[in-house]
Amino acid sequence: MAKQKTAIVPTREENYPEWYQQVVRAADLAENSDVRGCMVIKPWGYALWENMQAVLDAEFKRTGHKNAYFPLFIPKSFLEKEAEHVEGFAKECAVVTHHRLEDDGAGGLKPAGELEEPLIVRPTSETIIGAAFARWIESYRDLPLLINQWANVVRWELRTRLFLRTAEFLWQEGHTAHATAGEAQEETALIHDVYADFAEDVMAMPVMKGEKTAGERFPGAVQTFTIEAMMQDRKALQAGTSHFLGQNFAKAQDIMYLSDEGQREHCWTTSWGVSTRLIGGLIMTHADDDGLVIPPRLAPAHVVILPITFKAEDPDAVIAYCEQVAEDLRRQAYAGRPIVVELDKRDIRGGDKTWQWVKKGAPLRLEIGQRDIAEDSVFMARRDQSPKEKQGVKRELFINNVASTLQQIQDGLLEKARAFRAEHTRVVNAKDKFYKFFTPPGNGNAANDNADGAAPIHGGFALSHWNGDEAIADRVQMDLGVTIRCIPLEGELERCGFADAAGEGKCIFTGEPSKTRVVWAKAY
RNA sequence: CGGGGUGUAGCUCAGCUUGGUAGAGCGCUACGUUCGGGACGUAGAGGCCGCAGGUUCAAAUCCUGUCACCCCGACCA
Repeated sequence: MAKQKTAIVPTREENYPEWYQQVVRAADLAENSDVRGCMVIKPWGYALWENMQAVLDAEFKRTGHKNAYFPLFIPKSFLEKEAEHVEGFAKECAVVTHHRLEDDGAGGLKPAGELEEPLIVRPTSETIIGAAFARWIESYRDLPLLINQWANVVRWELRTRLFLRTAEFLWQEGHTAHATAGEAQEETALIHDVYADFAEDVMAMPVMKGEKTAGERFPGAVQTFTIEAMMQDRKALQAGTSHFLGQNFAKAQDIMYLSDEGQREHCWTTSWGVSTRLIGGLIMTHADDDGLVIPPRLAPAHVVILPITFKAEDPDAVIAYCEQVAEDLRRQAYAGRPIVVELDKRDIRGGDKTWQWVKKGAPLRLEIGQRDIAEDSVFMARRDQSPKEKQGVKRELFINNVASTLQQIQDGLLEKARAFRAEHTRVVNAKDKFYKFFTPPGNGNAANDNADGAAPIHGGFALSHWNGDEAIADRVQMDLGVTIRCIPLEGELERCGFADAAGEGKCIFTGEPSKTRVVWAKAY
């Protein structure tokens, strides 16, 4: 039997990394720019980010945070203050050394006006925001200080992939200062929950909440909390992090307050962020071999109307009918947002037009021609169903039910992603089984390897006991390229549907006692 | 920073070994036939063959240098 034609070539199974790139291109989300490692985010992709921002920003404000903005440039000396932090970021910093260009006498320009102190393009803003905090905070009455900024940051990555890892990316970074360790830890947990809820309720991307091991922690943090999602190649994506920084940065930068007992005390700080990487996660969670699939809560357009005017007796009447449907839909709301309708009147072939919207992942498509007008109906296709499954629906019924239809799609996507994660998550109780789980059958027999050498899809999440020894984790990383994605929070395994993995046990590498299983996977 | 590779039309690439002055497919424009599952035909537009030297009557092709990018490692939201 001939292979079914797909809109994206190659398919996920044939070559996953290439499939990812093709989806980004076909959905018109972004493209590589003239600057190495940097991307141009196109309107359809940027709209996704704007919708993410809108929901998250509201959450941050609801939980008491205020937005502010800090400089793109950081004095080199600032970055040198926190030892681990320097170590963590020094290798990937862009450095500004000059402030002027001069004619080089050969038709070009050369840098001139060397700066006395080089400036670092922020890879993250702990240091420069900390310096502001040190000025702003005087008394315990100034605390807690809860600040967020929406910004771009630069990390000079050597291997980049659109959205997942780019040299410049957009993100939000929250920075807070508190009087006690407890309050700072509560803040860290609060944001961890905000991120997890956002991922699941809005992105329909199931995540596991946990703490990073010492080896995977943010440079300079005391504790790092993460949400980890499983992509369709079964690798893990760190989708958001919330850091408890203890007093490390406060001590390095003199962020101090006068307590109600008149004592000068160091603050306890936190930082947390999510980035445009979430868009990569969205793609790899939901997209299929026909392109992107956007969860309705983030869709730049909920409904796309495709008028069928060729050969219509009265094309204007078809357009008028479509416009009326669009207007009626816009009076409906879904998840606090008016329904966004795109009426695509472009003069291109119907098939092309349809497939463009399939590839872009619009949740609902309506084909409307004179047949539908005669029946006072619309011809509906859902992106979460096969492109074949179109159905006629009475116009009024569709309009009145549009919000519940969208919610159905939203719920279905989350359900499907959960089932996928469940299918590829294993409770593993022995070292040999653990190694087998993460070793592609291709080592010897090529059953699961791709002929062209593309990364094979194998493994998944392994839930296994571990004694806490970093040397063992290093060994596993050396052998298999597998790392501990997180130590699940208490109750998290149960919440994610892995109740049988909960509880104490014995380390599968040493036999020593272990309090909880940890999540092992290959990571992005 | 190690090891490979590639620079030719908007995109993907052929041509280079054996020098003779630019090609294909897709995309784009126009017209015609089509059109509720990704059309077809005809005619067009579009390139200092990465850059700089050299060899030659003649260079996309050979030589030297240089720059850029890609892939595999190490590092990473």
